[in-house]
Amino acid sequence: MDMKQSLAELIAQAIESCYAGVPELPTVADISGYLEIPPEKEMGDYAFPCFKLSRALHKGPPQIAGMLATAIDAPNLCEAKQQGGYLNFFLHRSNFAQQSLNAVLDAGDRYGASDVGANKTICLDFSSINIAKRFHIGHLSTTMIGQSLRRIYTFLGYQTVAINYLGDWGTQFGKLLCAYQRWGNQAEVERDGVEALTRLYVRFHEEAESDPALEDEGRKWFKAIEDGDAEAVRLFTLFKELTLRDTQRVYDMLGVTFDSYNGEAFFNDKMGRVIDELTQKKLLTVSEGASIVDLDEEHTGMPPCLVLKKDGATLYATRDIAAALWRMDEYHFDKCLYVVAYQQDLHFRQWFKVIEKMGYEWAKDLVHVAFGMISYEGQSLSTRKGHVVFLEELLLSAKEKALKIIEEKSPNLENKDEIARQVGIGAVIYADLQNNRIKDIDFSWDRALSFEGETGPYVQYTHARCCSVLRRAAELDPAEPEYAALEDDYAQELLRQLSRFPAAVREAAERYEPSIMTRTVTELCKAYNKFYYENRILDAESGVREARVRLTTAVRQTIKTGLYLIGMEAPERM
RNA sequence: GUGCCCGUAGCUCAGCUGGAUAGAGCGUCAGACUCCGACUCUGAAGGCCACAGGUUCGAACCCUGCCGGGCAUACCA
Repeated sequence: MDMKQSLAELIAQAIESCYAGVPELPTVADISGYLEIPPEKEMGDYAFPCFKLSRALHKGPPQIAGMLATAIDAPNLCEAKQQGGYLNFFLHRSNFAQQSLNAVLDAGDRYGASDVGANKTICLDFSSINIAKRFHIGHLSTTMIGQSLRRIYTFLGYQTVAINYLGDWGTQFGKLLCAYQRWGNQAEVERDGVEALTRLYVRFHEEAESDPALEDEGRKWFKAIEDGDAEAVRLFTLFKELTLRDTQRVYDMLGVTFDSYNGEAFFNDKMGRVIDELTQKKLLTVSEGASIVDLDEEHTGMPPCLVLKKDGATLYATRDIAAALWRMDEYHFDKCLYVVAYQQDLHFRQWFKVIEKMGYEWAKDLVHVAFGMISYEGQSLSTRKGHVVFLEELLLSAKEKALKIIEEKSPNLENKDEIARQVGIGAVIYADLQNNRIKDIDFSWDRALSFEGETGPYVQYTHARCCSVLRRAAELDPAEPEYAALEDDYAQELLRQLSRFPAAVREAAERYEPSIMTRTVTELCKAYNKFYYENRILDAESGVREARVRLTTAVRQTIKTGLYLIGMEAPERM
């Protein structure tokens, strides 16, 4: 049931009957687009601004609203009133309650889902960790935004491909091998994993300052990897496995999974095609010794895209282009999203343009889903300087804090450890996805571990509260619901929040913006807590109770779905 | 210099793509548990929506300019 659609049809009929024959009347779709939700309850549930019709009808908006108000007669759906230039709709409260509740309860955990994405594929390139680097808070946003978008698109019926485009190629790995040969040993790296690799890498840079010859040695080792030297490849493969092993612990805590780990190394032998095609399409020119694609012919203001270095080596744009071509062949994606920080905006605009110039119309389906920078105490993160917060450390702290609160407030809870994990990590995820992704974040322990106000635990608490009510309700005799019991303002506001949920999912997908889900779920929880405070549920008269229980069931279900879509778990007790 | 992004309450941020008196959380102050989970709820104080023009019946939102900040700007990724 789509309320906007129903109202729009009603309005269209009214316009037709009042102003038959007038040219340029709006269509039902236009009207549906104009409909808005008024800022105050006194103004009704929906509003149609008649200013839009003023010109076509040559009448004042209040006059039009008045005419339409008298022409509309649908007592079971709503009452229409003229207020200023607005035509305001007051929904028939108990019918609205019944319809909106049924919509949720009939759909169950599919409420808000859809099949608009059927037979369409979306590739999501996110998280994209670097080999030999520990997972830190700078990787959280790409990972959780990607994960959330993946769930949202899947929920809307799309086929999704989650790709962890590993940073597993480049001269830095030659340096690492060099450092390992000089100062490392297998037992140490196997024991300490990425930690040990990082130490080696840091030491390399320290020593290289006084011994520049190391740089050459590093390059030599990288060449060895490139040439397939057995020992170099063995070591590099080992480092890669160690990194993935360590990182997997974090992914497991966050509940994140991938369909592909094809990273830079995977595409290393697939770049000839890019060069061949660019040459054949006469897009490649040589400038200052490097091979470039000029992008300023159409005055885009963009600097050229470098495809080959002076020495003939490929660059990261080359690799990204190769990867995009390969993914199109492999997955036939309808969209390919790159969840990468906004620093790389120019880079993406450049190589997207190259794809376009190559004649691929699907260049328009490549989307850079940019997000803000994360800093720590006002400074940029730096593993090398030790100015960094590791994700594992953060998640474990969050869990610990949750456990402490649980011990205090719910000492008899079963599975305290598991619940603490869900709550602590939920708090971190929620905080990460709370605001528009483009916002910069200055990480603070206080904020990341805050459990008060609009936070993850607040939403999870509301869910647990619903579950608690429903557990008790299950012991009582069922009854026929009396929807008239849901006519109060608190229940109506709650129903409105529920009815908006499906549109919120669609909008989150359209705007690649998980925070829309976070906020929608939060508003739903606020509305439920107010409703709960104002209305008795279990000890109400049976018909009333049943209606309120059904409402609680719908809320519980929708919170759970919403949390799932932002990558959070919904414990039933906490 | 040029390009992209961001300026909304003391702090962190929403604002449904142009609508009615600009909202929330934190913090501050004042309240509500003999009652279904107080990790909850209620109220108060707090605003030249950076600034100036323009378009419009109507602008925090669109256009132009300007100020402040971030990022990027050829052989790292």
